[in-house]
Amino acid sequence: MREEGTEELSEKTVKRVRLAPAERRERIIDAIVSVVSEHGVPEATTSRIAEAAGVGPGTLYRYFGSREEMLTAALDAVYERIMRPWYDAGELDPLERIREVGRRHSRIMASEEGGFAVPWVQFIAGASEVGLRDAVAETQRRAYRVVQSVFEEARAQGSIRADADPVELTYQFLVYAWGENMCVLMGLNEFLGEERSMKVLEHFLDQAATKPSESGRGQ
Amino acid sequence: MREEGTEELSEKTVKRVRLAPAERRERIIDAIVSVVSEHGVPEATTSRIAEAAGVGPGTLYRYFGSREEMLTAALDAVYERIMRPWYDAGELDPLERIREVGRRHSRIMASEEGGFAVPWVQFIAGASEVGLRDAVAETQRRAYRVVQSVFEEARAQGSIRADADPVELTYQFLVYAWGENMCVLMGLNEFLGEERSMKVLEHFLDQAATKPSESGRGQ
Amino acid sequence: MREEGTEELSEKTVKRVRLAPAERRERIIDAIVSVVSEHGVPEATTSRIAEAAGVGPGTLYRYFGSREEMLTAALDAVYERIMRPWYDAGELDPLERIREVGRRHSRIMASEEGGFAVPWVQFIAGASEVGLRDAVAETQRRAYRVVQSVFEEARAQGSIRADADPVELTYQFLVYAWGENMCVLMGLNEFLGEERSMKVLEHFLDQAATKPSESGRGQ
Amino acid sequence: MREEGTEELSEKTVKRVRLAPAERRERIIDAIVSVVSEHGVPEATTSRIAEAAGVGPGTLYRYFGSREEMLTAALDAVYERIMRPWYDAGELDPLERIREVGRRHSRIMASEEGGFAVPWVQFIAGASEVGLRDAVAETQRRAYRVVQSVFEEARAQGSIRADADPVELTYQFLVYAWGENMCVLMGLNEFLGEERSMKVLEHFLDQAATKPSESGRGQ
DNA sequence: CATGAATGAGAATTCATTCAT
DNA sequence: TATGAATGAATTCTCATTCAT
Repeated sequence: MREEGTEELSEKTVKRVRLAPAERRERIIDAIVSVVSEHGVPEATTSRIAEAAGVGPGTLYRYFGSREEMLTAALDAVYERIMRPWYDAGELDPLERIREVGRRHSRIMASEEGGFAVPWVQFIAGASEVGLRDAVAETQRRAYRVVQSVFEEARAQGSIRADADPVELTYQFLVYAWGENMCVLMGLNEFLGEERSMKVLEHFLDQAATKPSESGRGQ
Repeated sequence: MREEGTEELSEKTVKRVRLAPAERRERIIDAIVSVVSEHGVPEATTSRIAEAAGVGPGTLYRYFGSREEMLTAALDAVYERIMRPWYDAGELDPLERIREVGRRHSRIMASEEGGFAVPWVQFIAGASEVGLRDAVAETQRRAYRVVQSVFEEARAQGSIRADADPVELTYQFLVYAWGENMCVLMGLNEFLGEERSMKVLEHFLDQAATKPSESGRGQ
Repeated sequence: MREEGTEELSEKTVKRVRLAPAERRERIIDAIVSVVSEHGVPEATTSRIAEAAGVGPGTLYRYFGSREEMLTAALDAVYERIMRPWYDAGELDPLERIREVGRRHSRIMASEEGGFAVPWVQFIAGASEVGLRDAVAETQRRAYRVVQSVFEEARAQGSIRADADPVELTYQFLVYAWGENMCVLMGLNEFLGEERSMKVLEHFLDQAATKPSESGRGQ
Repeated sequence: MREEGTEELSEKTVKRVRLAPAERRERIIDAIVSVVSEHGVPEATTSRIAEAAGVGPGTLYRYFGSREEMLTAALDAVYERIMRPWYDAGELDPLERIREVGRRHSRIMASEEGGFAVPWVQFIAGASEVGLRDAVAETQRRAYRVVQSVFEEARAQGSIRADADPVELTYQFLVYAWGENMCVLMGLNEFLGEERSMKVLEHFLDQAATKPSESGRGQ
């Protein structure tokens, strides 16, 4: 990858392009994500990032104060993308929305090079670096809050039982998602996909739902 | 942390403590585990390990051929400790044994600095180094096999339903355990313990069990 | 040696001298040669080289992939210089050219710190490192081929007897040159110079020449 | 080489043997020579030496003050052996003795694993370590003196011409021998043996001899 | 603004030497 | 006396960061 022949050209090309700061930052973040995807966090060196972004190593420091900042910014971008389904599926009934998001998650994780799933897992797994670690945890907490609010909405609307505990359900949802992450991480592909992992989620949801799944397994 | 003079004053006072090789090795492994716990795998540098073990950097290489070997040895020790409950609980009915192991896992994970839980998670999450990563995956596969065999035994004995799928149950057990790992890793302590995480496991087991839990939640 | 402040005061005074890559590379090679001269190959450590080049240790690795590459590059530079006489003397009659080269070799070796003679010998004698050793041997073979081709030319032109064996003469030339190398290496300066070592070569050449030496000893 | 199975036994055996200091020293020196032969000077580590000698690393320091001393002692032993032919051939006519020694040298160098030739060359080539280097040079000077005295004797006896210069002849002899050393060192085996290298010596001697070679090359 | 040459602290590893046993 | 466990300075190499251009 990144062979010279083509690179030398494109690099020269890129060099000339004077981008608006915000857009250049965007591009660098994309580069970070792709480097993290390919190599993992600890191997996401600044020079790899610079090369992938088509800029000099010094340039990175015009947009970020440190490597940690770069990674944190990339993590945010990944979080953004990973959580988008929760908002995109906004018009559905809350419980159905959760089911839909889960299905998407399973599908994304099962698919080879599943968009932002890989860097997502890389961040979760590779964040032993202090600081990044906290950022990842914060990310999970944010996700947690989003999920919990949807469960609460679902209970309010009556699509899950009144005695179901949204916190418990949220934890269960996370457990389901983490399970898929771990499988991706360790290459246990046999568990991924709707047949196995997705079942876990439906398990949890069916137990709390007031009526059985409409579209999911069930049939 | 691990400043001199606080606990093992003999270490810094006495120069050149001569130990039986086996014991020194043991101590170094303990040191590795504690460094991994505190700093994660990538930050478990040989000099940190040496300092924690109270030996010179060269000494490590009398006992291990490389840093990777050190980490692998520590991983083995941790695996050993983490999986011990499966063997200690040997005399119980298989399903009950799974419950018991689960309870212990939850308890261990919940306890602050719960023995080997932290390094266990650090190894799972932080093993970006090739070789160590494979060792970790192998460890998971080994664990997987142990769990599955117990589920199969349980089905043979009739304590879980004949139509329950041991593979599915095994995955569910792992998902439960990974959930706790993630919480430990990210400091989401609010989910740990019998009240929340343990419930997930009992969820799964109750569904497959032919009779309700004897000792677990239930009452 | 190479203390700061003595000759190139600018080096220590000015921090971060920025050079064109080619020139910096050149300077580093010079530094390697001088370190090898002074300390021999095994003692030509990267930190000594860095210090001699007036750069940080990391800088070396911007120009060379490894210490071995540094040494190989330096060896090439030395070879280049050592063999230059063969090409500079190109217009002479072949046999006379050989005599001329020999005289230059003797002169170079005899002169205190005779340019590239000392590092040349250091490389030949001190290349215990695999890879470098092969590079040195290749160097000798290359030199051998150059010398042999000139002897063949000389025979074709009739300046050495038709029954003289170019291979034998080449070996004899090498033996002559190695003799000087050994003397330099071991500080046996009493043998160096035209009086003694050079005589050896003329011995060999006179025996094969069709007419006596024009300029050399003879008189 | 040095596999455990057998070694463990022999080691235990050797351990018990309490040798007279002088003899143990002797054995260690043998071990050094064999390690140098096999691995070269820079790779002749103290632990390799200790292992080869069947003693603990600490023991070496009861007999030698430092690694350098060990190597120097071994070099002396090798010198001793290499120069023995000069004395063994004592009854012959001096010039014939030189021829005989030369022949032996050529034969030894040409033969695979030629007794003490290999460590000899290893010392000459590998002695970039300061101190050892001087020792090697001294060795060459000693050899030089021995050779020169024989040439002087030969001149006194009239077997070489009165106007021949013993110093010159000595240098020529050394050049001949070094040539063979270099060939061994660089694996240029094609030059070794009586056909090529030995001819060089006979060249020199014939020129100084009052009568042609008796036994040597024939013509 | 952007660059990329230069940096230097720190990583893993080796090995001659010491010293408690 | 002999041992071998322990040492720590030194080695090669990496990489986040800086700063002259």
